[in-house]
Amino acid sequence: MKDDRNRSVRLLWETPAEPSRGPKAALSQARVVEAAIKVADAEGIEALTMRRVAETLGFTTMSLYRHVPGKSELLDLMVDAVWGETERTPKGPWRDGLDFYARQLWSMYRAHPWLLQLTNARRMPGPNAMTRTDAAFAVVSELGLKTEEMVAVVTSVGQFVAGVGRTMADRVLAERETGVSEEDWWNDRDELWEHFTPERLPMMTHIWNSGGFERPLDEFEFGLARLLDGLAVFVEAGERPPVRPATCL
Amino acid sequence: MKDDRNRSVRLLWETPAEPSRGPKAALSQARVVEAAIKVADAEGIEALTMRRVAETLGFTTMSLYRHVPGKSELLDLMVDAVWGETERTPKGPWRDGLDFYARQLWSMYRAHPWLLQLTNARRMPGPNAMTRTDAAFAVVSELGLKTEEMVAVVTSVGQFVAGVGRTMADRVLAERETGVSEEDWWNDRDELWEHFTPERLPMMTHIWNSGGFERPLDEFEFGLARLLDGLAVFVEAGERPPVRPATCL
DNA sequence: TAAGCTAGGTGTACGTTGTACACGGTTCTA
DNA sequence: TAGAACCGTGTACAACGTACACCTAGCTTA
Repeated sequence: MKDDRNRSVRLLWETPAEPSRGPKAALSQARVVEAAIKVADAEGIEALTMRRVAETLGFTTMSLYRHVPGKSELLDLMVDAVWGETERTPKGPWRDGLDFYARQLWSMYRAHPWLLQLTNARRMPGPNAMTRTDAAFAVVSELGLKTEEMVAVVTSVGQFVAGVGRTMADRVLAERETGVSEEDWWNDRDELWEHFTPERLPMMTHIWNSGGFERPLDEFEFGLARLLDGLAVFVEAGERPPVRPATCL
Repeated sequence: MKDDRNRSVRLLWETPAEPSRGPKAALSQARVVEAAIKVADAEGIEALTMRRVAETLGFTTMSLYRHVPGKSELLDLMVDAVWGETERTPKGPWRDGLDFYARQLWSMYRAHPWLLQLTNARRMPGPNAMTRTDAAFAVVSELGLKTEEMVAVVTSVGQFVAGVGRTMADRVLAERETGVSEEDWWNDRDELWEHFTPERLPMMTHIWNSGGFERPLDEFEFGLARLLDGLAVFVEAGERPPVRPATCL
């Protein structure tokens, strides 16, 4: 059973038959997942321990394992549950659609920053994630792109949001974890600025002195506008420039 | 000493005076950092334990703490050591410069994928990272941008490379860790494809059937070209569109 | 109605992590 | 020559995921 490679597929894509024997379950998979999401939302992924989840539910640690095969699978379930909260991208012009998709992802990451602390490699995709992705593909389906180009376009948006989101998430989570604000943290390390001299770091001191770091542009809004502009150049071009195929891993 | 907030500043930016008393050190900070980087390169960040580093050096675990205050500071030192291996972006046209900068980051991440498994929040920046960033700022310094726009442009490139890199890194590291190739892993989970039906996931099945997933475009090359196109629209515009300031965290 | 299988929840235990702390030996300074 | 400063070692602790053995509740079958 342990080495059943398809166990996680069934876990996410199928609803198991209820057992006919045995005592009524006081706990359920849904409640475990829900509690785990709450813990992760409130305290970040490193606070998400089986002991902590069990504690918030008022059960013992090991009772969780009756409803969830292990922590890894619990994470899979948490991720897909969170995807389920997002809206599917509606049909419409490609640029509006990708903008909508990006903002959906963004709000998902803002609500659940711990998503970005997780690896995506080797994580079983669930039905909610897949239907959302499918809807995003649909908005670029009538541009006459090759299918691999459609994949590249949608992926680039997803990757962009994840990239910006990660920076945001790291900041928020560090703040909550340590109880120290970003600003206070840097102020505590005041000796750093003594090393920022015009000879060593001419541009950084110039930007610093003219306040470029203090009034940053919104990374999400700036980057999304630039990316969509760049995609527009590609999408609306008569003949599209070739892209080298993937070089290697 | 423990609550000296500037300790990590000095650790990265200053070279400590050698001690005059006591036995000759058989170990050194540089050797610890070097060994740690080797371990992380070869086995990923989760294999990077103090015990493992000490073992490869032939010392006890606790001996490391004579040369490095703790694991967190060791990571700071590792990161900046790796930045030291990259070339500074040379002066030149902005697009060539950003392309160069992106490729430098990309090769750094390819050589040391574990960089992308680390949080960047609350990590003390070292002199190597700062001089590289400074050089990147320099290539956009003569475009007549406001300084906060310069920051946004360079940051967007950095964020893009990190985003794409993370996907790459997760894949590579998972492969090395488990000894199972990406392809084998998905083949082992063959029941997943049974749930990809045209009714549920019309676009994904269509893309799948026409081979769009099997011949993916290079995410790095595709995304970089699009991003630079988008930045060109911004940079070369007579009047630049306003960007909402950062909304909040 | 009785026997027995199955599933839910508990408690204990193990190996792994970072690192605090106490200790003993080495080499310079006073 | 005494002592301070420093290097490397060994032990110990709390927190982690989870294997395993156990008891009990409740349906299914005889």
